[in-house]
Amino acid sequence: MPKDTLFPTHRVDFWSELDELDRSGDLEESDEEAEAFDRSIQQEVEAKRVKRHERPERPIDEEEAGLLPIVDEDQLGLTASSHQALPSFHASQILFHSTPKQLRDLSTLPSVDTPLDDTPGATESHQPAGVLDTPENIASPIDTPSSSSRRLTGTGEGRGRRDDPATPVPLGTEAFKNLKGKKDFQTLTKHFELFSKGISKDVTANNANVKGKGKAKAQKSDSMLIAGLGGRVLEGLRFCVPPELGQVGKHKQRWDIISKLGGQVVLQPDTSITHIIYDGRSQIALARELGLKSLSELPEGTVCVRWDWVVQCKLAGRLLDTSQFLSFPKTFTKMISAKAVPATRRLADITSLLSRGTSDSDTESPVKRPRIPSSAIPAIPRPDVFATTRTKKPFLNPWRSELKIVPTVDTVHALPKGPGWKFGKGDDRDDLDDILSALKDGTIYEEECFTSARGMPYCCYHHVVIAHYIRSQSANPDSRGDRFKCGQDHDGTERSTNAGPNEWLAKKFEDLHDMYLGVQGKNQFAIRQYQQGELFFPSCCTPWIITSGKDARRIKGVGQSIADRIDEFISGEPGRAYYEDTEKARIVAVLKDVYGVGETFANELYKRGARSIRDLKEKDFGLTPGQNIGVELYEDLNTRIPREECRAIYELIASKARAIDPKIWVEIMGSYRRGQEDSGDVDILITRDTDDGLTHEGLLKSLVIGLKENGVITHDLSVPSQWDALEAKWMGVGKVPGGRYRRIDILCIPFDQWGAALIYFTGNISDILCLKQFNRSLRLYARKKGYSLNQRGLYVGVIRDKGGLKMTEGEFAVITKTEQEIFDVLGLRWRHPHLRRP
DNA sequence: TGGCAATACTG
DNA sequence: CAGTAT
DNA sequence: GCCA
Repeated sequence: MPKDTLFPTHRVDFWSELDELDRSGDLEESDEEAEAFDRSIQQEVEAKRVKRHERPERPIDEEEAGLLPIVDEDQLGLTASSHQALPSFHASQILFHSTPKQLRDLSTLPSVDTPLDDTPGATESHQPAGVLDTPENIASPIDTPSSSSRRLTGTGEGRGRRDDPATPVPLGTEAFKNLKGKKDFQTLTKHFELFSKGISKDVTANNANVKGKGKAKAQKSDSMLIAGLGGRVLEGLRFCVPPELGQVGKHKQRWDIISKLGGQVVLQPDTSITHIIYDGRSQIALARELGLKSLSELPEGTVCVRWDWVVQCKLAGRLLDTSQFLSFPKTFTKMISAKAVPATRRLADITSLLSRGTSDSDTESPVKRPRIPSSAIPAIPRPDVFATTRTKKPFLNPWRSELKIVPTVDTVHALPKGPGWKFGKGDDRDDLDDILSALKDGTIYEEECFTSARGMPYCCYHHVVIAHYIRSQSANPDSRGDRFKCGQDHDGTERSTNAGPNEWLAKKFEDLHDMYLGVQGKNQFAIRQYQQGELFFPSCCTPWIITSGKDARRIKGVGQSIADRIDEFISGEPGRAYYEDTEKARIVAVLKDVYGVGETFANELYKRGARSIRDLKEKDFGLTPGQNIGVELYEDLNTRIPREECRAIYELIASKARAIDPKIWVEIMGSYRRGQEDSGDVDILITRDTDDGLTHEGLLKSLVIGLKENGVITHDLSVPSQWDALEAKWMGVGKVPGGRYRRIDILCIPFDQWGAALIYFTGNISDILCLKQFNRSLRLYARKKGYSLNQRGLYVGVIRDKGGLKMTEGEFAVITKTEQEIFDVLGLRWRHPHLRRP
């Protein structure tokens, strides 16, 4: 029986990854529960229709179970008369504060426990499901000599003899003998010999180069110029870069980088190597490649790391903990013998050499680790975004095959609910599903998928969705905060690490994007392209490790320019990104964050001498009323809104609206409806069932007035041209009593456009960083099929002229009371809002 | 080389 | 209309 | 800036 399900049951396809999340969250809904929940939703929809005072918005089952403290309107001060009762109101105190666990069972997305701020030693016993590891559990001998010995019981690899680098004994000679006959290998070794001879002069040249260039902008604290520095971080380490036939170019580049960083490079493993660069996954394959029976023949303490560890050390300018870059993270315990750790002579040498003057104050490890002191590096001050060992948040290794997606939201506000929620049928299948399953079973490849991303919008969307899940699971609840350029708050040190192999690139492009927002004359599409860059590099989109710009051009959307930037980042040669990163650009970008200040005016302000938000507050720049509000409330408005607070604001508005007209429908949209843990603003949608011949005309005005009276709404930013139109938009600022000022939008929607509006405003458009992916995709897709979709509805027969201007409005294709109707007409499966994220 | 979503409010 | 917003 |  094809019953309606809350969650469309997906077929075995990419969505199964999301389903996996469902299962792993140990909060799986049983059928009965699902039905019960469906019933409650239905009842709730019904409840919306009944008279006032019935508190129709509350899902029935929550009340029945007695899980929720009932929010009494009077208690909350929702009525105009009693708002003095509010001073100490805090959303979190009233909403669900005490019963998160049970409530989560009602959530539409499964949840995991909130990451615990454990002490390192305690993490093992109770890691949240789906968390593979925490940095604390991983160690490498080089980085953490004795902390690792606490729990790592060495078995297997890396137990061989270690010699001084001066007297290495080759290992695994067999395999290399076999390779010798091959032409590729000969080429490789020839290049290697040439390379070895050229090392010494390169190094000195590079060093001089680095110092000269670093100096010029060092004090500017921009993170653009860090690339390519790194000094001699790999000094004293010996790297085996196993030959991969046909990869001469790649190898040359790697040899070069390693040796410029002071490391030694060898092709064949020997008894002195400290690291093996290996991007593959199989220990057995690696051992075979090296001509070893087992990796345990390697000298003790040898670490197998992926190439990106080197890249990031270079970028960071210091030796990073290898834990997140191990080639075999799942089996790391076997790779490292606790006993192997005691320093060999070489390590001891490094330690004593390098620990001179180091206080190691910036590490949380209880054990002092031998690390390059910052003084040893021609250091350039920079945000410590690569300090991967700092975070105690659960660490996940998402690009591995054992990918587990952890839900991002402790959704306490059960969604979906309310009118307009129609549930997809589990058996539906749409174009996107086809693409995804084809991807899954290998019929098409990822590259193709990217290639057709424009034409097959969902495909692109899919990647973005997965990306988001992965991004935010390792992120903590306030992860969105780091996406703000909010002056002082933004020092970058508390960023959670996304352990994707190319995450550093995403970070670079995020930064580049931020900066380009302040570059005058930069085409907005160009800027967006860089923003795209952020999305390309999370591991789910790009499961391989990007080693060059050319490599990255495989990705649809990465062209010459982006590729050049990547090369720039990798090589460290100051290029365009470096030279365009001016003080002006950064300042203009900040000025642009003020509400009502855009590119043009921000540049004008700069020209007139404004350099900071404070300047705007103190001097008179002839700001408009709206801009003044933006300046005045700059800090608040640029702070993310926690989910509970969104809900609290919604409740305040909704009850006021219902007080005016009990038949009113009020929904909260935007990122909240998509299930995000925080939002940039609060989007409220309002309509009214017209079955009794009445409409919500005129409601908005009294609503806003009423909310102003009880202090919920504090400022207007833009008001509807016609307050009493069926379609009217109010934009402004409000707050919960005692809370921060928040951007609030209230929109009135004609009843028969409710569905389209739900889609339109659920799409991530209100999310400040979003790419409008869902909306855009859906619209493009609709257009391809000859439809046109806007927030009012789905049209057919829209003809466009060359300029894309609509020649005819077309006509309504569907009455769009529900989202489902639009998805139906388009032949698409309804998607849960939580899956519509950027 | 054109198009990149589409529309509303401010001043 | 340009600029800014969603 | 990227793509068709």
